[in-house]
Amino acid sequence: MSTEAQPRDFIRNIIAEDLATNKHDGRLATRFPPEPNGYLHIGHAKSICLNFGVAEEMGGQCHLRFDDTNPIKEETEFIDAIKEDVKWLGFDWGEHEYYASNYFEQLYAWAVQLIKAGKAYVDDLSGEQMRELRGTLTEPGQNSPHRDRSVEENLDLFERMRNGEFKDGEKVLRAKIDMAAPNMNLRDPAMYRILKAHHHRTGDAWCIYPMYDFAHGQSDSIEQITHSICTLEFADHRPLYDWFIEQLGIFAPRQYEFARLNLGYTVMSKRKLQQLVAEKHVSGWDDPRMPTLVGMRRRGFPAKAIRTFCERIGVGKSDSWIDMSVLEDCVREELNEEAPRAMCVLDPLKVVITDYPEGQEEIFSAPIHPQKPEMGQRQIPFSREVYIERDDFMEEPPKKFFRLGPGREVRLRYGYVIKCEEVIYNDAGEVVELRCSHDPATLGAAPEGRKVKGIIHWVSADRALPVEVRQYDRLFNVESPGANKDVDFREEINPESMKVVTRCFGEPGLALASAGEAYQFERLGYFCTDSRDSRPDALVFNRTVTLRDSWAKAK
RNA sequence: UGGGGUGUCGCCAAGCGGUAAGGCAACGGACUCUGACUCCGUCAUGCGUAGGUUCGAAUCCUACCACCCCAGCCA
Repeated sequence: MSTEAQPRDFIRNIIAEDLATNKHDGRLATRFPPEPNGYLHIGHAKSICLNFGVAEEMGGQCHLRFDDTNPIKEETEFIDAIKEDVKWLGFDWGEHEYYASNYFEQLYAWAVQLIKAGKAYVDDLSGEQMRELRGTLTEPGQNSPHRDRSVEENLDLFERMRNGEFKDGEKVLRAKIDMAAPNMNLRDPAMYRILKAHHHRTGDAWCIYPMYDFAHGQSDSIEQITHSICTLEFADHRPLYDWFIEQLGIFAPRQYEFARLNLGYTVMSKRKLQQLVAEKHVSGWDDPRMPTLVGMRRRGFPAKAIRTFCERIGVGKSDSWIDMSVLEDCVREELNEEAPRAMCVLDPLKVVITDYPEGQEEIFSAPIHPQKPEMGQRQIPFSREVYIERDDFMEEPPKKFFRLGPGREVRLRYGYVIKCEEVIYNDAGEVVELRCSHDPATLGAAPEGRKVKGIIHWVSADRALPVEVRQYDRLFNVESPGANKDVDFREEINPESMKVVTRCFGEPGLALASAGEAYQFERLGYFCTDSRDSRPDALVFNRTVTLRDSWAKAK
């Protein structure tokens, strides 16, 4: 066996090869280039883990660069949120925080250089006229009537564009490439447009802004990025970036494209996410049902789980749909390891232990984590009246059900084995209370002469801590929302994606739960206090993910 | 019918001419004071299809088929 780390995907293979052949003097630089016009989602996490991960593993550096070339859509709020999310994921860009807007002056100079070389021209066509002359996928386009303006005129016009002499949309700077190119991106693409808008960083210094296509490749070049990693849809743009770089005679990064992440039963498009927020289908970008990193964080997904997920799904070029179960497994794996255990009854059913003295209380000691004794013990009070989960009792239990039923025995976790002696009904015939006996010899010991397989969670009635629990489920009812062209994706929202349960009872120790802290509610799932709405005197827990439940499957 | 890209188990994904890794899911079983965790099994004579080259092909060649992306003064 080789002791070398094995590359895990085609991009790492390429980089390892480049490093081995000393391609850039052994230098490696990547970058994560978000546009600050929204919050980061799990799809971005894939890119972040790739770019930062590769740099970390292979001795390179990774830049955080904001591609802020469109002042109309971008805001400082998003910049701060993006930085926080990247940090939360566990990555550090160090000194390498950049903005495409920092390069505006250089980009302008390069545009002038291209004009002087006869490779760019100012066009007067409207957007609509440009579209008409662009041709179609199968027919070539036609040259703009302004394509052959003199260098002097173009220089003059472009300067006047910068000086604000024209209105928005009146003129545009275009690259002079080939209107008949089979690649649409090469049909004289726009380089600069007039936008009399306030930019979040450059203020009102500019009224012309470079297009992404004229800024992105050169920004990578300026930063000496060796490997420009982006998603598949930009493969068609690569020839354009290469063209600019070649005309300009500047450092040439190599671009590699990978398939973006698709996750089942959610949406990843920024437009759709924005819509969900704007139309209040969710409570905000950080709604725990959102696939945003802020949402997942609030939901209780550990950053480590998201990184594991990104590793597990791999990096390839084929369009892929990842099953939510992969993410959930990563979350469970991490939380199982870290989360302290506690008992909490979501749908309480009162149980009276008739042969246990009134007013008496015992304190049971239970491990905080059964597999990790070093995490210590917790104290759980027990008394004559307890609450159990309504689901853990059945009047007519099937054979395979080994919880409570009339005349049946079950163990109260970390407590006694109890036996259901009597069922109390209300006038409507609903079960409202159970009368049970207990076996005093079963505390920490197996019952004699019989087996009790069922173990249920419970909470002592007079010490029960009332809490609110929010049970989250998938946001959409269909695996690929919006895929059906005849149905608006908003109609595919799962109306039961959030169930709020207000009268749950937790064990008393839960009162100490701090903001965002994760617990395993035994037999139920992983929960964490809601970072927005939970207060020490009114705890609110979000269900992060349920435990696996083979009983539910068996039913 | 232009250009770019992709097709290996239900979902991802290794593989780079020497006889199909791994994960998730699923299904059995063991263990268990969480029907959890853990553990142990099972799960592609087959790699989009059809030909060809070769002692040997998922890997090379040819043709075909399917799906995704591109006609913003968005990124």
